[in-house]
Amino acid sequence: MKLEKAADQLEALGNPTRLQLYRTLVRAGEEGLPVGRLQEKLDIAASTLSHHLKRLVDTGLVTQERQATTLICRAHYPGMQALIGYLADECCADGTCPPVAKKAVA
Amino acid sequence: MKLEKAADQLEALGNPTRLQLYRTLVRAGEEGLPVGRLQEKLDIAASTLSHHLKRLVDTGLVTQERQATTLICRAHYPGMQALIGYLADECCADGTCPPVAKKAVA
DNA sequence: ACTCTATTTCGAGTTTCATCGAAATTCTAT
DNA sequence: ATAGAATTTCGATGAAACTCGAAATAGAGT
Repeated sequence: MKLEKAADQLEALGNPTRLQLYRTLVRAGEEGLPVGRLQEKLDIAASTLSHHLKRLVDTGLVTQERQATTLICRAHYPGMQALIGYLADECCADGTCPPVAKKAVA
Repeated sequence: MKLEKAADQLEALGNPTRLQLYRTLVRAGEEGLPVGRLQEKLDIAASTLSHHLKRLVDTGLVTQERQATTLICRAHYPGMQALIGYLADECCADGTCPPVAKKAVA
């Protein structure tokens, strides 16, 4: 059920707070950002942030790594690439998809 | 607030039923599919389908056109393209994005 | 062991979503 | 007008999401 996974990822990104969160991590680049820093930036309750973060991690869009007491978060690009790949592939997106090679093309 | 719109579209696609619905429309290509046909294919209550369809239309991912008594639905590619564009642009996706041209690049 | 900081889990409250069946609507054709 | 088909609106219901604050946990350093 690949559709299910794609839907999960889309839903994960389909929340303004989480999308902003993800975007922030993307902009942070390679080094990522600790949860605490994210909390300051987004200005939401720590528990709320933890909840959203878990969701992004569970869907494979974000990874975390412990460094002493802080938890570093990073955008997981392969996850996003897979998603975009699915959209472009299964659900089109590049304009040339409508009449895919199926039958009666012209 | 472009982020808001992107989140709306992502959320719209982030439901398995709606994603399947959208995919079905993409595969139907140019000519689209009437609501009734979609209902048969997806096997859900007409009212439920109408609800999901409205959501896709509202977010600009699907268009509708009346033809006599039937309502033809079509995937609206520009909507999806804008979404993918946003993801690739604002939220990266192509691998080269982490250290975007911003400041202190190297 | 004790303390501090960082993060998560728990419990709860409010809001939103998905789904359905029945009734209402719209449009065509007789 | 009447009848018939296609689609939407109207409630209603159960499930899930978002949010928060308080308490629990984990790890580092003294």
